[in-house]
Amino acid sequence: MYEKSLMIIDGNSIINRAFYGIRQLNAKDGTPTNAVYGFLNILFKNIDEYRPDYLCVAFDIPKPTFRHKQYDAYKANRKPMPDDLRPQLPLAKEILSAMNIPAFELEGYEADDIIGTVSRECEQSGIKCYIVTGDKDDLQLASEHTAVLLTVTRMGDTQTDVMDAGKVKEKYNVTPEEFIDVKAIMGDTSDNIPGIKGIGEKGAFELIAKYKSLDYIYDNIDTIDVKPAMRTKLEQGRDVAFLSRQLATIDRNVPLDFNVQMCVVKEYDKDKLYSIFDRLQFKTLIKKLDLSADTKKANKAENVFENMRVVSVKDELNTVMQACLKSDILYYNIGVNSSLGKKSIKSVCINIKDDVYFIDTSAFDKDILITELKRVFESGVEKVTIDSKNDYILLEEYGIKLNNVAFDVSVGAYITDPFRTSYGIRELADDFLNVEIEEIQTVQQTMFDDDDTDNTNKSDAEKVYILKKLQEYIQNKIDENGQHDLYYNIELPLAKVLADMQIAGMHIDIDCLNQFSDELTKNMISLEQDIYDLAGEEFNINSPKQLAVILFEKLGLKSGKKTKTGYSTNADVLEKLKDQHIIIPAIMNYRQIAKLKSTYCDGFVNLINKDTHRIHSEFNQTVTATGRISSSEPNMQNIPVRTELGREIRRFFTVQSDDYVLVDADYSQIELRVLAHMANDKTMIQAFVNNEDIHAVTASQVFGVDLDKVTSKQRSSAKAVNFGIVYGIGEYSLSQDLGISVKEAKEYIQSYLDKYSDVKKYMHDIKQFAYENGYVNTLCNRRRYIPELKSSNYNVRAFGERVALNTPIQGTAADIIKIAMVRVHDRISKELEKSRLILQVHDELIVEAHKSEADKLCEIVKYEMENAMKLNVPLVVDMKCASNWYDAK
DNA sequence: TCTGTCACG
DNA sequence: ACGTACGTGACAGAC
Repeated sequence: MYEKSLMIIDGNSIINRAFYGIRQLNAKDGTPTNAVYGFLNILFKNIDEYRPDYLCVAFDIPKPTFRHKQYDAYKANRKPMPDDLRPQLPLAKEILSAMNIPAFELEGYEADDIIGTVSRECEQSGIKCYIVTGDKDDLQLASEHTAVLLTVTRMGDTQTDVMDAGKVKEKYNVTPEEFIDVKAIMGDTSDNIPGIKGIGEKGAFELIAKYKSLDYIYDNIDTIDVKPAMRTKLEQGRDVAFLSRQLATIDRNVPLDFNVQMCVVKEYDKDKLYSIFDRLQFKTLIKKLDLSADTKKANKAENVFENMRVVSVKDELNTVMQACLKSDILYYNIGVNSSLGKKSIKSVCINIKDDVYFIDTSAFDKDILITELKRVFESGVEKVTIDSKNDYILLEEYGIKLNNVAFDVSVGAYITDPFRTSYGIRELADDFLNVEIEEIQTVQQTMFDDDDTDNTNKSDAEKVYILKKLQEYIQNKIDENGQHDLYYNIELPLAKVLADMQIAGMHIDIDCLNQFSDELTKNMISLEQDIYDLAGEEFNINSPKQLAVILFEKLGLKSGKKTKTGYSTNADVLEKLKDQHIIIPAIMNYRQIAKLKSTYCDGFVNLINKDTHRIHSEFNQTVTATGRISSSEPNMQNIPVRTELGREIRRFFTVQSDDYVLVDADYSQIELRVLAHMANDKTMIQAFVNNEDIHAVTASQVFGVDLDKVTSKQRSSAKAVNFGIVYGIGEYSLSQDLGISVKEAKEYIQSYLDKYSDVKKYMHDIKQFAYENGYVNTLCNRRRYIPELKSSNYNVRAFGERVALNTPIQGTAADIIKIAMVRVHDRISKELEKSRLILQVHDELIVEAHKSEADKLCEIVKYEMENAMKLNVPLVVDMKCASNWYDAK
């Protein structure tokens, strides 16, 4: 027979968990929302999983309860609620009301007592009861009919342990009722329940597991088999124990106006819920619950669509293009068809002075279309778009050069806030302008299915209309932030540079790569066999889980670090174990080879253009929080170099013919130079001006020895300290890195900061700036907001501080190389014909140069990189030329 | 889809 | 008391 079920949530407990478990989140008006957000996620997860028939939430009332009357000090040492949490409780209640979920609270009682009473009612009515809480106190309520869904946070991850009476007994070796007596003995510091002095968790569980109850223990206090010291503690603690038991017992008969019918699960009030979620910017929840966007309809650009002209005949196209050429500025959006990875232009939508034209490319002869589009795109008319890099590449395939992009909305949004998840037009419109652009279903197109054309046109019209609004909004922000130069002199021209790099790609020697892959395979097979023999069985070496079983269970090696899900088997752990068993070096070896083969051989081969033997990595301009560029499909910025075997891969990155060379130019110590400049540290500047080995100088400073007496060990320690400073150093991590004690690490850092005293001051000042302003800037006014600094969680805040230290340094280095890229690209296009910038790896530029131009090119690259920005220290660039990347580096 | 691992600056 | 350096992207396994 179907058993009905009721779920009751411990509101305060879950909200608390969420508050401490989830990073800072704020609504637009600054209201903190992380606890509410986490609460709702846990709520929905449990509803989805258990589908209860009845549902309610219990809350504490912030007033004294009957327990305070019994014991003055009850919860006396409870810290006050953090300011960021307080406003979230009424918010949660407001949301529950919109969801038609009853919230119970009762003066003089705690949420636990309400839960106890409700669960008793359930048991008496034959209803299964689920208690959702993060508080182990409720385990005393577990029974055959009542399960406690205990929300626990493990390594920042929330999980649910389902605890019924059997599970409680299994895990703690006491029954739920006995749990109360355990707590009576051990007490509870968070509630300030005293417990018996001198007996802790372990002792309390042992006593109750053995004697079952407080009553039995004291009834037989003279005869039970415990050590004399224990008996004394028990005797002295008798009154306290019974008081504690009273405090720890949940009252299951509170005068609550309750019946299960009040809790029948009802429909949500979707309109109300939508307006709350919209206010709090809970976008994923809006989507999850499929809430309608009625309120945003008012903001929609309906009339734009009504006035849109669909262009489908030749004469009209010509007229529109004429109008474009006469306009000062136009906003456009290119619709893209994508089949088999090949992109083509599906439509072009243009907005001139709020007149919107939709050009359906399928209506035109290709040559005519290209000629017309070429006239406009190649003209000097200013153009506004979103993601210009894409447009450059797409148009190039049609032989069209895109000229005079006056504004790129994605890139603009990125420099005002580089930490957004999306820079797509829909998300920007939603967040910046509160405008919803209708979602287009991309349905399978069939011959009979053309009814999505209307929608597409409509959304295109909206996009070009919104483009203008977005540009105005973002332009304002850029001006406010003082980012005009950053935007117009660096980022906007950089989009074109990146497009050209993508188009150029890099030549790969595909045959040699495949040959190398085969060698690795052979190597792997033999290692695989060795490992199986040593392990005594076959298993999947690539599975950390299976590997952990072999190493730590079967072979009995001592396990070190743990991860969320089990024992760690990463390189650090293996390094420590490598002398313990000869299987370890074999595994380390296997890991390295497997990585090389899967990521850098086989992974690359699929991405190589079979005709040109070139690989066209994507360079992303709006991804990183610090202003760096990222690379993907494939990532060309993490090609192996640190190990000899891995480095071999670089031999296959070549030039297209003997007429070319690769020129590799990299900045020497750019981040430390930036630090020296920004901190204006005399000692460090001096070292760079004298062109000294900075790590050796640091070693001589930190260890107080003459520069020429520095040992290589001291130098490498100093190098680690230098890196640490750039990352926002912690003594623990430095000690791990160097394999020294935390105390020693601390001394190194102390000594460093004493010697480089301006760096110390800089670190202090930048943190203060960040706390006061909520963001940090690079030298070029690139900005990163650091909401973590407002967190009440120490770890989150500490992270924020490290970000405040690191971002200006990493970001300024990014600014510098970006400036160099724009200038190098510009000069190459003006002064040379056959050489192309093809790669950037954060502090390194790679150019494919025609041999006839190589000398001139090297001069250009060196000059523009070293003079990209004027600092208090020289910028130094090392250059090398060769026919492949291995030799050029 | 998430997790662990590992490649780079 | 608590957890441990900044920034990325790709792959294989597990769910």
